[in-house]
Amino acid sequence: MKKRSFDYKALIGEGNPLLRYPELKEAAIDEFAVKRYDDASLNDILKKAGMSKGSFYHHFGDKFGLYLAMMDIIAQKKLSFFYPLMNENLDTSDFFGTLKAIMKATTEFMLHDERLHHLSNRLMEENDAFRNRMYSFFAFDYYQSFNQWVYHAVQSGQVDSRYPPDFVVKLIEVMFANIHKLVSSGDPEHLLETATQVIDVIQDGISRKH
Amino acid sequence: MKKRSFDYKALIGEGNPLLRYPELKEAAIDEFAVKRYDDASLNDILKKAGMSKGSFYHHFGDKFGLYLAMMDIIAQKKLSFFYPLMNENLDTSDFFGTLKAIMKATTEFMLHDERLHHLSNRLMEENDAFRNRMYSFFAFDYYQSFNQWVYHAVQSGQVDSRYPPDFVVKLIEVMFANIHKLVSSGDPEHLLETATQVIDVIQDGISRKH
DNA sequence: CAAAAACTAGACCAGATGGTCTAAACCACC
DNA sequence: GGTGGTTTAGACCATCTGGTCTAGTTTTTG
Repeated sequence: MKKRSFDYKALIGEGNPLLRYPELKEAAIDEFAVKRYDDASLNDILKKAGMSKGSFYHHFGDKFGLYLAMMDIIAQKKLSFFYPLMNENLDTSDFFGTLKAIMKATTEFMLHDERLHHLSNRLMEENDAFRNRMYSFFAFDYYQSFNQWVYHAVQSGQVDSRYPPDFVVKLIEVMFANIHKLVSSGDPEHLLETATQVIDVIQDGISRKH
Repeated sequence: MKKRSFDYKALIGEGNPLLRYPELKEAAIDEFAVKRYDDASLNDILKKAGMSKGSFYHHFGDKFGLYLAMMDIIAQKKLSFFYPLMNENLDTSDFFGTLKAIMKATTEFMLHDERLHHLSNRLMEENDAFRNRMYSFFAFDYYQSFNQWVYHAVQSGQVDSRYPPDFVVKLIEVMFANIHKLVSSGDPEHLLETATQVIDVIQDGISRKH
């Protein structure tokens, strides 16, 4: 006999109620970009957005509902930056070239709204249970498909065979998750330049020696 | 007119009261190794250690006092692993060789007690104000002196000149902070092997091309 | 125009947090 | 044995958390 349950699926896609409450959306992004899920204060978000508890819980069910609705919007945004790349269906023939293109898309996404980049990274830091619960609402896990692409590219022989594919995948994962720590200034030009250098280092570091 | 203030300095060094409460020490390490400062529950720590609030606040002043006393003990422990290395006063003539030695010491420290490694990393994730407050109690900031060593080594010309020293410092910083993400199994042998590979990748990636 | 449904406001709740405070217990010294 | 400082126990406090609930308002529908 479970308590009256809320339909989270109504939150994602077209009817996402967060689209109708732009102030709540901004307040949520501001808060979740700076604090982890548990640390973020729902009360603060509502206060900043000027929304009452009654209407909030009516539309979003609970704190997780808000996070879900917000992530849905962000995923759409992020996808728009990566869509051009996906057309090529992630080319595996030129590993490092494609990697640079992905890095470029990442930095452009980051520059468009830095909060969103922090948000994506913050999700990676949440525990597995939370992440899995999150992913279960979205059709595809871009994160995992990226990892699979790296895995296949590594196996195609463009990388020194002494490095296990899993290792390379994690190495790249760590690098991408931390580019914001590798750039000092907020200068856009410099950001892309540094990001490219990171790929150069990886390439010289792991490509097959001849 | 400040409130009666507590002397935090009495917590570090010889008279560290945490040395007299081993159960509290273990409970604190367990908690702070798993949760960030704000997330950690002082009540839980005291419950696990079987200590009353009265005596706790008498000896440690507040939550920060406990953290400080704990970090003092851990810093000592960590130093004991790096002491042999420091004798050479961080050799700059063989950059990558020394880097490997440091990595070896790091992994050994990690294997000695994984909680302590997590603790060190977790401190890096705290905000600047907190970290600075922390460091202000210790004579030397090993973290910063390591960075300076890297900086000098890079300037000595063993690294490709297209990479700015600051970039290399941060790159190595990120790698060291994330080695635990790069190893999959808990196998000690494998840990050191992977750690060495990380250095190999860095070396091939950034060393001066001939 | 009225009934029904959707929505909103905010008082309230239980549970947790770090921290305070008083009173008792302990212990060394004369 | 008494005295005075140190240490301990734990009830208590203000404040915060996400979440509930009722009563009222607004909007839609017949």
